[in-house]
Amino acid sequence: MSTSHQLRSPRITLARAEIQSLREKLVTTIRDAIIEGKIKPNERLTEENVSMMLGVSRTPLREAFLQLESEGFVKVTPRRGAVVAELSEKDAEEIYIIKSALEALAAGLAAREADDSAIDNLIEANERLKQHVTTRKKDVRVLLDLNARFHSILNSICGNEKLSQLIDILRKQLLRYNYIYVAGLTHLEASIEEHDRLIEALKRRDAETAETIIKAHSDAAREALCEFIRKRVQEAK
Amino acid sequence: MSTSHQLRSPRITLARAEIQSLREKLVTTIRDAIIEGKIKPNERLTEENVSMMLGVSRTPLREAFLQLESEGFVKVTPRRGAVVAELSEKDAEEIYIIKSALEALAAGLAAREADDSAIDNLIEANERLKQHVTTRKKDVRVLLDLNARFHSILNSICGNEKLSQLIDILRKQLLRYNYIYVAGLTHLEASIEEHDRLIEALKRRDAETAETIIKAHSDAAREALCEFIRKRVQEAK
DNA sequence: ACCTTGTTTTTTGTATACAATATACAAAAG
DNA sequence: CTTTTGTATATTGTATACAAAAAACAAGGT
Repeated sequence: MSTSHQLRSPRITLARAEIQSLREKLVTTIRDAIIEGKIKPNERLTEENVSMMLGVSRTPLREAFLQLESEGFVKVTPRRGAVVAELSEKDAEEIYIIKSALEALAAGLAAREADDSAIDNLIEANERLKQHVTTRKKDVRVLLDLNARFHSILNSICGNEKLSQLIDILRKQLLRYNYIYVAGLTHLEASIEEHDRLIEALKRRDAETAETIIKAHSDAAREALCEFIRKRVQEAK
Repeated sequence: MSTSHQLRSPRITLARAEIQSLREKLVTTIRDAIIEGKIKPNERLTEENVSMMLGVSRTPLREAFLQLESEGFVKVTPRRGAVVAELSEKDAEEIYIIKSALEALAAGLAAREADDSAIDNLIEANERLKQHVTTRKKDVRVLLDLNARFHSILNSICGNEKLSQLIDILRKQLLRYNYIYVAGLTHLEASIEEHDRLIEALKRRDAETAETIIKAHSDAAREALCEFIRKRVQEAK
């Protein structure tokens, strides 16, 4: 294992962004389908079915399944294949608890790291959210996407790349619940003001307040969602 | 995508634990090799080389690489393949910061959840650590493994499965640094007492103290490691 | 020397084929 | 009628083959 060759980098490190392997495309396609509820929890994803349906072979699809498993969207059992991960109150709560702690951490760090341009980006992102809410607040997908962007920018400010990536995935996982629990969107609209307060805290470099706001933000959303799930489970009986 | 068949579960859910796919075996093999430093950072892992060396085909190996990427041990670039993830001070610090927050969270929850049997397990794990240190403290691997076990038990007590899994992976990533920074082992020996104090806090259901101890534990380790890395980098000049 | 450019070689991406295993179904026994 | 057990079918696991792309190399121009 010691025949190590240093990988010589090319002269210019050109943007390789647009190059996407089939696996990566499959991941986004399937992930979106799961998030938006087009494929249901516990639905079985047989390799042949899905590969036929998407017009690809099984090899890249299997790899996509593995990545989706690591992101928490499917569950792959050896020799049994992939099923869409279920949506339980327990899972939602577990994820929220982790997210809450990590976002508070990131917000605290962000308060120390944020410069003017970073704050401008945040303000702009929140303005776009406001605009979309006031004009025609129909499109759920856009609303959730703009909100995701705001938080993605916020988390990237902290400077800890691994931390912000981790939070991004947790938020993606929770998006699935948002698509069911549409009532949470009114809650989302209210949170635009909280975003403003957060931005103010960052400007003042007030880490503690930033942490508190984000934590309350997240915990309130968790409460509302779990309450909703409990109700729905009870109604189902 | 709606031809959903519910996967009927067999009458008895027998232990499927010993069944391991080739991919899973490869993951553990390669992960261990990376952790123990047998394969060096930035070393390129060409599919043909490694597959020949391990006597498998490329297909399961590619899948193993993908999983290892999600665990942070290799970096896979499209059309360029897999390289062993590098060991930088920045990465170490980023991981430690996340770990510290999550372990504190887990310890706090554990203080609320821990019952007698859980605490007994912890005591036993720490006793085994003590024993190994006093008798013949040569084997680094065993020492690190016993320590990992203690923390794994601790984290599982919190009841949040996703949280404890996440911490386990972060700890595995940091193991790589432990293999380089062997001096940290004396620090590890000292920490056995801290484990005792932590166990006492759990017994008293004192969440706050438990969090504080774990946080200090983790932060001290981070400081020591980063200090070490900085020195080594400077020496290299 | 350095930077092109064209060619060869290596390496990854995807598709397919075959083997191993699990599931589903049906017949036989209790 | 229920349970068991054998057999057929469906599905995943692994290996291989071919296509596409990248890296390495070499020759020619500046």
